[in-house]
Amino acid sequence: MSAQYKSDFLNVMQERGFIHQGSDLEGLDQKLCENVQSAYIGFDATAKSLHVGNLTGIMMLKWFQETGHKPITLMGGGTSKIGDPSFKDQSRNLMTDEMINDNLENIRDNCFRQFLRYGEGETDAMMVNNDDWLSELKYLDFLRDYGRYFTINRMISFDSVKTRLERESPLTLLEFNYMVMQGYDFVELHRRHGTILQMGGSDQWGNIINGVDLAHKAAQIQIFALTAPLLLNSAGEKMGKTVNGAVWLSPKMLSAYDYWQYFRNVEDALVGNMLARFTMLPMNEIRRLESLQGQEINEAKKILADEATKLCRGEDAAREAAETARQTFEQGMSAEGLPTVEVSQKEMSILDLLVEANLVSSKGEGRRLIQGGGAKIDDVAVTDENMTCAIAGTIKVSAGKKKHVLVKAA
RNA sequence: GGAGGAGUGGCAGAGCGGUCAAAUGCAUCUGACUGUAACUCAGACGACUUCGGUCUACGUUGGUUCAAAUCCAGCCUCCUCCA
Repeated sequence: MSAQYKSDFLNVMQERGFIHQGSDLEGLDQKLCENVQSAYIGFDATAKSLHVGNLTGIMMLKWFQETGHKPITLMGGGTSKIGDPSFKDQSRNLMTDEMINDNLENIRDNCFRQFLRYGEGETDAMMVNNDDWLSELKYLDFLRDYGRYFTINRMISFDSVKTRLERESPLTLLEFNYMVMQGYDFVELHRRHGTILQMGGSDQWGNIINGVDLAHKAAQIQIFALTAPLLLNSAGEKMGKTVNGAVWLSPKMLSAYDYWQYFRNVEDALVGNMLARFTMLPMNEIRRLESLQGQEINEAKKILADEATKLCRGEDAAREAAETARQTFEQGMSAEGLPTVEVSQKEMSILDLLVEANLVSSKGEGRRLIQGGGAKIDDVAVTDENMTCAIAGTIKVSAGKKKHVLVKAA
């Protein structure tokens, strides 16, 4: 592919499928060639960890740093107190400062550090919290200085708001302010750090462009927006769940094995896309892997899982996860690297066991699982839902073909 | 302020006195087929259960009835029309 842009960064973004929409890409291209720039992406602080849904943004920042610029991770400590109304039907629960700060630390140490180099250098990453400026805003001053640039007419035309209104679900003034705050973040980051670019998923376009407009109107400065297409599965849904739930980046929240499995299990059609997005492999290699046919594409999936796990969890963890998967699926053994769960009793009913191992959420579900033939102990199907299991040493318990855990008595 | 209408399971959407734990679709889970894929097909899909049942659920609080998601009244929220 011939270089469409002058800057390395935009060429990488283009080549790897990160570009969905941008405001004045030529202007941005120019700026990126002139000198070191900073760009930011906003992240939510409502959980202890980010998840694969945030990975696209993190990779954009990583490439931004790789191509010689300064990435900024903006934590929405302040906006978390409000809650993003986008496309949600329900208002979120508000969070306390304490919870938010705890989350911020966990996210920085367990999610960002693996991908970005932080420090004081010119192209070192920086983490900021919008609570630092948002919490100090004076309501009247803010309304007067910035509120005048937002018209309700336009704000209710955004899809994020429209959805809520159309669904007749209440949208509070508090939440309605989210987009205003987010726009203001951009202006503030430009003021403090000279940041010229905000990136995000395509669902954030409206919010981002708000900041661009606000900066233009309120401070007569030109800044830029760049969004990446959302990664959707064949059913047109957002990606990001394992067989067991959300795919957390933090090792504290999800084992490397499960993380690896998530990538191993993607559907064929997405392999190429995901390789480009979530690994650092060169594009000619990716194109080769992507063109594999039939069963061979499983090799591409393994490489995807290896590379993605390496980035997030390190080489050792990736190797172990791959080995555990190989033993479990290719040899049908009970591999030692599977996630281990401790249960309270040495002897318990199969139903209690399944529930305690978190393989099912209720005994009724456990019963159904057994009736459907999906429950296995050491690879032997359980047929009697009233059976009692003696847990001597470690046993492998499976729910369905893909969920396996090792269980031992505490 | 006045007149109508609506609020049902994760979502969408039936039901409008008993046979309703509530049709159907989507989502989800399991099984079969495969390649730890997609598609397709089959089954399941509130909780607990000694598998006989028991309990909790149809905005909310009361009421009528042997019996209410279904009828009545108050309250809450939303929609439409009029002022």
